[in-house]
Amino acid sequence: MKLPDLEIEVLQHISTADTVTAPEVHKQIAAKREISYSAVKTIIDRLEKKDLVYRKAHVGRTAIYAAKMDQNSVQRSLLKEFIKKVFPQDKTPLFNTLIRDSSLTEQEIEYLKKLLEEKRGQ
Amino acid sequence: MKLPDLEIEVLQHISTADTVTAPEVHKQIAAKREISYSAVKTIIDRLEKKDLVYRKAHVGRTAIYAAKMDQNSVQRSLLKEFIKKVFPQDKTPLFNTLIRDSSLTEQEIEYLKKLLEEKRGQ
DNA sequence: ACTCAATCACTACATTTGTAGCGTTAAAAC
DNA sequence: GTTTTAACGCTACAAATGTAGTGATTGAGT
Repeated sequence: MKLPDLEIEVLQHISTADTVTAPEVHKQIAAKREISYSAVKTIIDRLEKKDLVYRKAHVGRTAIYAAKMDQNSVQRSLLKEFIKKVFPQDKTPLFNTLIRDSSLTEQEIEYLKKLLEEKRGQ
Repeated sequence: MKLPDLEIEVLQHISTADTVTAPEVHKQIAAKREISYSAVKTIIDRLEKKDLVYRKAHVGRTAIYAAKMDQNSVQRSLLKEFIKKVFPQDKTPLFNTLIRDSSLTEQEIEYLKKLLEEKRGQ
């Protein structure tokens, strides 16, 4: 899957909260940077047209949106695409950079090691 | 850093080979999908304008291009941007997906564990 | 030196993406 | 019931991106 930046951002807001309205999404994004309501609404409309978002319910005439795919599936799909694009052959530098550059907690490190252990079994 | 897909693809070809000409890049890409020479050349021109690529030398009047940044830096930069976008808060699902979905060799797994060990020290 | 083919530089244009205006309308407030 | 206001749907448009044409030019082959 491929999505433009803004659509990703808006989709995050929708799939994170279980119920959101367009004005709410706008408020959230506008809290960080200058953006008009209609800009945000347009993105939501496009996500709806792409069938990634739907109108779950209504409060008055205001729609409550929800994501169709769960966040994790979207992330996974975007990640796959990204890797194919940026690390087409050798994936080692990917992990390398990731582990070196990320600030990981003790628990996260343990968790990852466990994942690797499991992986080794297969 | 942010780069459009095609620029990423072309840049890969340039930074992978140590010396390439525009016609060569075109041939490489055209081997996989239908694309005109001028399309590829335009992308190279844009990369040049963005100062990611330069003319290292000439063979006759054909330019030999080279990347200004090494591949790893570019990858790292794109990766950082991508993570900020797609995994803004919790990075666990990132590693999770990565480890689960990637086919890793025994050696790679060992290597990663070692990296994690080092990381724990800090 | 002359012709030819390859490559160049430049321009152009369709599509996608980011961004916003606006008139309409339905709730909410009075 | 009338006014106000918030959200809607729709349209529009600039910028970025993908894609290609074309005429000029220069090095290569003869």
